[in-house]
Amino acid sequence: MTSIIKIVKQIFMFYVLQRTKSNFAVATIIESALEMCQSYSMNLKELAKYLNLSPTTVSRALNGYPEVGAETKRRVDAEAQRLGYQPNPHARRLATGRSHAIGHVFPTDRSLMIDPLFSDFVAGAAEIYAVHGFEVMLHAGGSEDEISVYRRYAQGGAVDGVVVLGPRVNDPRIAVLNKLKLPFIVHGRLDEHEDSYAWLDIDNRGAFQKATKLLTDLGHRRIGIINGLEDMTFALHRKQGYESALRDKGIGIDPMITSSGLMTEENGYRQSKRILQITNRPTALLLSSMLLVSGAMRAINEMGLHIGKDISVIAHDDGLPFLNAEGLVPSLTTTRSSIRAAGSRVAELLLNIITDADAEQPHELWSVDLIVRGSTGSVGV
Amino acid sequence: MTSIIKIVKQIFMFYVLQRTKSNFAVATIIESALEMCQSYSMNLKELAKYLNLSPTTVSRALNGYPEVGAETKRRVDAEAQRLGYQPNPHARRLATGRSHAIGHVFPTDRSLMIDPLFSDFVAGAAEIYAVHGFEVMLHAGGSEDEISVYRRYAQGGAVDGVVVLGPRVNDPRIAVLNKLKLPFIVHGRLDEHEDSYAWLDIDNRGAFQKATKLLTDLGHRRIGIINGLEDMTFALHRKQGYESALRDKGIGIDPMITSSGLMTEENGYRQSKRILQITNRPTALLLSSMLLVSGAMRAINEMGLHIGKDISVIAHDDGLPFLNAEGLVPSLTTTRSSIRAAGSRVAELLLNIITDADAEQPHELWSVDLIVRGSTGSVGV
DNA sequence: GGTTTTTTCCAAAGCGCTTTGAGAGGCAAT
DNA sequence: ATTGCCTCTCAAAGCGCTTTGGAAAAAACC
Repeated sequence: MTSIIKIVKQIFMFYVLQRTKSNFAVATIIESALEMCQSYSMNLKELAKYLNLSPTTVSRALNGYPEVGAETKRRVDAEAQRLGYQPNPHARRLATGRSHAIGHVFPTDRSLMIDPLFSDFVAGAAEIYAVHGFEVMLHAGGSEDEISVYRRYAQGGAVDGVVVLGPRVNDPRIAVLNKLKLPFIVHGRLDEHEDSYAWLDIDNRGAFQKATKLLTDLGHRRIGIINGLEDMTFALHRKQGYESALRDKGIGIDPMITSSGLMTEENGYRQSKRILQITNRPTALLLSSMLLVSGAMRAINEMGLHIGKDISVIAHDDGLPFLNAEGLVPSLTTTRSSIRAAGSRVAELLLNIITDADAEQPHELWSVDLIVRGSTGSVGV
Repeated sequence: MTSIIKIVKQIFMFYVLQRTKSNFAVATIIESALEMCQSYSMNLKELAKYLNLSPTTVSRALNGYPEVGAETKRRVDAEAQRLGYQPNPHARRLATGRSHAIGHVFPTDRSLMIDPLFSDFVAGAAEIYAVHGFEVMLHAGGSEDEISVYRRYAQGGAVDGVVVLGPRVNDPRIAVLNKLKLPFIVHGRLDEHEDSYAWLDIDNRGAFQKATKLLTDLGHRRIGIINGLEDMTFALHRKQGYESALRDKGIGIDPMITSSGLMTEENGYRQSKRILQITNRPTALLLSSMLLVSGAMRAINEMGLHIGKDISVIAHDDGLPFLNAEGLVPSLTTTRSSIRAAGSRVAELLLNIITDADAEQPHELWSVDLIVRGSTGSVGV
């Protein structure tokens, strides 16, 4: 059976390869054959035979090694192009031991909460991977936990590196990955051992400090905060920024007007409603996500308050394309940092780590812009 | 160099393998070595040598072929487990020609709009893949367009199948995939050649027909609609459902109160504002996405209207975890169908197609529940 | 007991690529 | 003429697995 296929393959290739020399009738047949069988893939050996070269030389020519003559290389490249030759990725992976793939693991352990930030982040990353000929391998929870997945990846060389998302306080993943010698980079950062791994983070502390300071400068003294889950380091850092700015002004911290939880529309609504209903209600609100904003605006509208007048609002904006802070009415004052751009940069850094094995571990801390728009006003105007 | 590594490997393996027989001191060393080198992966040959079996037999035992004795299989399984043996995925792929991976392509061509629905869908799918030992390969736009990616996938056997998302009217992808003989399934469906490919779709037409009928039954005669981009088949179908329900009641279609565009918060706001500002404004609004709802509610609130009284609202709810229709106030009447569940089912169907090469092309049309909640009321009450 | 069938295992040949180590040919220097 | 040094090319040996086509041992039949 397989031998029949082989023979057909041979015949077919013969015609295809002779295409330039054949007469019209044959050429027509060939064209339609080519059309029909565009899925056919020739391999290196066949290409080499056609070029009257050894597979070695062809392989080297295509991969740009210097040992092959300029003219030969040109010829090989041209024919490979014309015939649509694509090296078999699996064979290449096996031979080189490199997978040209990056692993991303979905954070499904958080009560089935699929974070819409994730898709934006990974989209940014994936575009970079695509440019460099890398694939992205996704994994979503299930029976295996994240760490076993890493272990499996490391063993089989299924991926050349992984991206760790949403680090938590004392996150166990970092230690494991270091042990596994699997290249990785963290989006976000832990407070401990900052130097022992690569990371890219935005300055969450600074961002919320700036935001809080803006509010205190505008005269606000009661400022509520609706934050992400507190064991996530990003949320912790934001809280620290918030608290330090308050301390700077000698303002005490009131747990009644703080909240941390899932960043959903509904939670935004509930928490802001709760916070705005207490007797001495805050005059300003800090929100950790645009998702929370939709809910908060709902609550605020419902209570008959006016954003920017009765209550000032600042939110962190990850640049999600379906939730535009500027388009809101009034337009929203935000601390803004594109999560998609972060994804791209993380990808670049990881690819660097992978190719320059002994390069330094990169650490990038992005400062976050505070963009003042219409949702913040001085108190009591 | 590599030979040194080899020797070390040999020695190491020797100790590890003898672990059960060794005395305490050695055992301790071994334990720590094991600990340190958890990333070490033995290969089939080594495992076979240790078991005094041939690689053939071990391979067969692990893959559950019948040619191997029950006792032998048990032994092999046990030792493989104990030693943490994992077959090298690339070698396996090369040998079998199957990649055990499914391709998903990100829809980035839509003006950089990363659809948050996508992550929910793929999360559902990925969980199924994980159970069956399949990986998901993601690809996001960039230099290559979607079709070239498919072509590349097909040639190298990089994936065993692909999932096509967001089909458009006259979508060219289907024809290409059929030609490439790359197994695939469409989430959604085209109107043409419905039988020539596998698909799973929700009954968008029926859903919006039901929703519109509910509104007309409640006495509404001017019903606006804010839909997705009209070249997407799902949006087209919804529009058809809407129009057919109106026709049934002899109600004309007014293009002034219909709209189609990106499903973003901002667009929801703008379009609903526009529609609600025309002189003879609708008493009900149909929305194609919960994302549009946030914007629409904003507009409605701003105009001082009350949902469920002045204006009835029905939206399609894909079950996004961060945007809960029931949690809104008033809770929202929706046509509901979990996109995540669809992802899971699509994955199952595709895996079926892949394993049973000559199974029938599955076609599943999911009916959509209309869940009546507080946002719909009879007109003029 | 001899013959056939079944069970259980193995040697060896791939899968399609990369890479090592070496050879052939050309040219300049000795 | 010999040597040395490039430049360009190749044969062959992997990478780690699966799978084909037996073969040996055990079991079943006549």
